[in-house]
Amino acid sequence: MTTTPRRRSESVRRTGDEPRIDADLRERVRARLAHSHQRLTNHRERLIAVLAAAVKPLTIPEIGDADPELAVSSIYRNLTKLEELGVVHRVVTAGDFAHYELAEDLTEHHHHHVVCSRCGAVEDFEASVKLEEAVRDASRRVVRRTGFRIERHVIDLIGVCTNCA
Amino acid sequence: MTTTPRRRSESVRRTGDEPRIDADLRERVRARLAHSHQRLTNHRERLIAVLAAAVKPLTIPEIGDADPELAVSSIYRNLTKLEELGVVHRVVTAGDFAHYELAEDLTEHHHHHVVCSRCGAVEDFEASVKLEEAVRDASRRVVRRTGFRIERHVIDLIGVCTNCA
DNA sequence: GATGAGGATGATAGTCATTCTCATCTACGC
DNA sequence: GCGTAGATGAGAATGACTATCATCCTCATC
Repeated sequence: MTTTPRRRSESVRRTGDEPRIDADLRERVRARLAHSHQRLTNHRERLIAVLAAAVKPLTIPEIGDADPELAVSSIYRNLTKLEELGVVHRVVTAGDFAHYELAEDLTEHHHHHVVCSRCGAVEDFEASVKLEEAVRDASRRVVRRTGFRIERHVIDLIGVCTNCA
Repeated sequence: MTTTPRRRSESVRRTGDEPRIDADLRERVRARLAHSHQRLTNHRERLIAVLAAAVKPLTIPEIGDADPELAVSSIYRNLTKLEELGVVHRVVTAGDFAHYELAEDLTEHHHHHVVCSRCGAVEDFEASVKLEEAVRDASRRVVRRTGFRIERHVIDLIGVCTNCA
């Protein structure tokens, strides 16, 4: 049980790779965290920055690759906390890893997913107005019948991506 | 590491709890298995019977409870094989366990899921014609744009069930 | 600009659903 | 009956994820 002394990420001040996220997004995330007495720490901001820069939901390894300063255990801990607060969403696929993306009410970009059933890869797509209306109707019916409190919906198109085909 | 000698499920002949599945369903499953040179064994038939009797997707522990003769390792192995052959579908939720159900083209009962984001519980619901049409349209668009070969779609309504609320 | 306190971090160990291993069993053809 | 190929099941192994805990950081108060 010899715990090797922790090696801190060098305490060099580098202003260059500070998280770069939209000021408006940052304030909205900060407000949501503050509402539960949580801080928007440097690491959480970096995490958000990585997700905001991505065009599709990312796995934990992908997040770690995108910003190697972020420790895996902290990524997991912060993603869990951020999901509880509705800042990010976990996207479950058939693959080995869960995927994470920013919550839609922060990005203001409502969309759905195309999932590869072989490798679990995920892409985004936007639904038609007709589709969204039909889902809303279905939600209302289900609420009446089951008593579930419906909060959101997921529409996934499952198939095989060009890589796996 | 003392490996206790395996206790076989008693070899009593009991015709009473043989798997009881619809003959038509059995033949269709058998045909699908035979197509890949797989047998419809007694245990596989029991597994199908449990899923066919359920009104919602089941977890592995639930399947084991429903028919305690089925060993956990065999349930996993057979579900994996049956999923490859398109006989069952794995339903991924936020909960700890994967849920399994018979493939829709065997039950001829196309439906979708209401999922509890707290406990992962799953219920079924049927979509409207309008909803199905809209999804088909979306699939066609996505195929053109991404090159994915779309095989099926998933529509989940995510919320909180009455137990967890 | 020190100090203290509570939260955040990160290396590591632990958990547990799922998969693998392999000895045994079963079905089926000869 | 005998052989063989596939199926079974108990337990071990795997690995994504979570918990732990010593240390660090932030920030309000001196």
